[in-house]
Amino acid sequence: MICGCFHASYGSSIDLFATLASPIVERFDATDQLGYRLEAALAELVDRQVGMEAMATALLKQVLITLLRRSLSSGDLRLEQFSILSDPQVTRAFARMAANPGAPHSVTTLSETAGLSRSAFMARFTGAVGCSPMVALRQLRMRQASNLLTANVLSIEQIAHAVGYASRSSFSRVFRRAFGNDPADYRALAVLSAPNDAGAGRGPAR
DNA sequence: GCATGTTCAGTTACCGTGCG
DNA sequence: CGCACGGTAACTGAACATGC
Repeated sequence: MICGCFHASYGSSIDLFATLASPIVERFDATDQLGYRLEAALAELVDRQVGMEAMATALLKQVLITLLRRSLSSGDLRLEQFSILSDPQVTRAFARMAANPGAPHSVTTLSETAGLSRSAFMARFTGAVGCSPMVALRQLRMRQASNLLTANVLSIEQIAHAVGYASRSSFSRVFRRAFGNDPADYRALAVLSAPNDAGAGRGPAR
């Protein structure tokens, strides 16, 4: 039996496992692709040769995708976040938002990306994601802002612009509503809680 | 002086809904 | 599915306050 913990994010945005309430249990035998890939990843981590991190990351991504495929093909969408993947048009629009939350997205531009009318897109998106497109976009922006504040490189004004707000005051107000703290306070707390963790945990999926 | 927070009036456009 | 419409939440920009 192998036990492990994945942290899988899309860009600097959605944490795919954030809402996971119980462990995922998968069965596989010696001929199973999932088992083979997992064992190869573990072997890389144990050997610690040159390129270990890149190889292990690539193999673990394959494990994750295999799990996603199983979840989708079985219709057992245990992770609500994954249900969005069953709707390619919504996924396309969501991917565009997640790839660049700071872009000036609107329901109209996103519905065009999805190839749907605005009303149809609204209904499909809300059904798949559980919230309206603009609410989802705001969540993505706040998550990216959180990451940028924790990185402690840009000013709050710069971060506000980076995540899609033309005004710092609007950004601060939305951020406070989302996290319960002002951006400056949030950054101070983040820096205090992780003084030696700069640069850790980057990458599109881990 | 600089960075950041607060407030507020005006503006924008999103969202929900009803209808064809 | 597309369109129209009203209510309203969100955004903007400016002015001012606060802390270092």
